[in-house]
Amino acid sequence: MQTPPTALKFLQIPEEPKRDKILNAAMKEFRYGYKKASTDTIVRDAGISKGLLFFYFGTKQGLYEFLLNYTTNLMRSDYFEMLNLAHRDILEGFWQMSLLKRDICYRYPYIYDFIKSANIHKDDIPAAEIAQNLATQQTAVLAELYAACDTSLFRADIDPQKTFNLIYWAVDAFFDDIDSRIDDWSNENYETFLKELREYLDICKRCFYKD
Amino acid sequence: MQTPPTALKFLQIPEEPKRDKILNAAMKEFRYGYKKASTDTIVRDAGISKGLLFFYFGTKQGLYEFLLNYTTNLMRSDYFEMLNLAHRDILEGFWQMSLLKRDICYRYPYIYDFIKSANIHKDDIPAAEIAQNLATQQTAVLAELYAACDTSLFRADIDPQKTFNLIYWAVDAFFDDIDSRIDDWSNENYETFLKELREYLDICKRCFYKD
DNA sequence: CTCCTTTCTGACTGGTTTGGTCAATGGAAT
DNA sequence: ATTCCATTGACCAAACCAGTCAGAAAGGAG
Repeated sequence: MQTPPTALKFLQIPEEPKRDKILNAAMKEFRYGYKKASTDTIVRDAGISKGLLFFYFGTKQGLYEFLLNYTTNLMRSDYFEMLNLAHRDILEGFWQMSLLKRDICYRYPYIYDFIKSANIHKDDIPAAEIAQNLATQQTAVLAELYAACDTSLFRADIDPQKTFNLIYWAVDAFFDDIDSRIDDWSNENYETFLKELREYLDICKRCFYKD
Repeated sequence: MQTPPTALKFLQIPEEPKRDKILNAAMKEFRYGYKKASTDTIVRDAGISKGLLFFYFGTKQGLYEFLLNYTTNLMRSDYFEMLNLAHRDILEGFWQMSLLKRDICYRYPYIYDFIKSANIHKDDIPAAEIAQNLATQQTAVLAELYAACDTSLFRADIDPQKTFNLIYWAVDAFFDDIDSRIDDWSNENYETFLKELREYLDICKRCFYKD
């Protein structure tokens, strides 16, 4: 039997934790580009043998392409959900988005680093088209979110696009901040996350919104 | 003569552009950790021969330690200047800080990536204490900036520390944003940078300040 | 238990890359 | 002409690389 074009064998693994451990090890190692990543490091991190990784994915490139597709699809479905949830009140939209993002980061801690690297190292990586799709998708979603946003809720004396950016940046930076402050998502930390996020969004509402 | 403990030979290079080209090549390659960086890539990027790099720095580790010290000192002196300039009006402080930061990024485009990586890969790198110093320094400066900040200028109904964070994050994210949008610091781009930054800070003033 | 299939291992390979060396070169100054 | 030192790049042994493969488990069927 030939090496399968898709990672069929990998998808047939019954235990989800094992799959995720491999995916996480790969995302972590591919964080800084395709070439610099070592399959030896990945298998050590994932706790599997070298042979098994190649049994699943055939080649290093096969693994990378699978990973790119997997994360792209994950993001795509999440973006859809985000757009569905998006209230015309953008603060509520960002609140929902943050909850979603936390769920993803909890399961795949390196997914955002990985995706970012795919956008940066476009030359270095195979299957650059997939990465390109992902990139255009991301900016498109932001544009759609802004289009769906009821900017008439904003104060009249400030530029709506810039205000939108400020809120988005605040949420994004808060995420990085809490991420660097905690080292696990215990219940206690999750409570803190929710509470502080709510507080920051409240400040935004009080300062950027009318009345 | 033995390999000098400090990079004396390097500091004796008369031409500053040549020195900066080497430093930039090294920062760029060390961006993703010490081990993953290749001296071959650095010399190719810097446009010098392999032998010369080792003539200057002795070892890869010597180069890395020099780089860490160099950037640490650069940041330190800039932080001092920042604290001196810091008006009690924090918006004015961040305005000055941004001008300073632009100057640094213009000269050393990868310096912030490099420093960040030194903080993240604490285990992987030699001379971890230097990186540690830098990290504590950075947070200390932020704390000092906040201490110097006249929070009575802020609206009374919002938490001053969180407001301070929001402004800091806004400036920081705007920097990333403009950095991804432009590919050189032409006069035109510099004008855009100044104009937009002023606009964002104006929004902050209007929304977060009293009256 | 035997037989068969599938999952999984890790020592191994040939080729590449690594940090670091060193004899030779070039050019400036005396 | 001689001295001096910055500069070169071919070269080295050691490490590391992606990928292989013979066979060990593990499981299911009879």
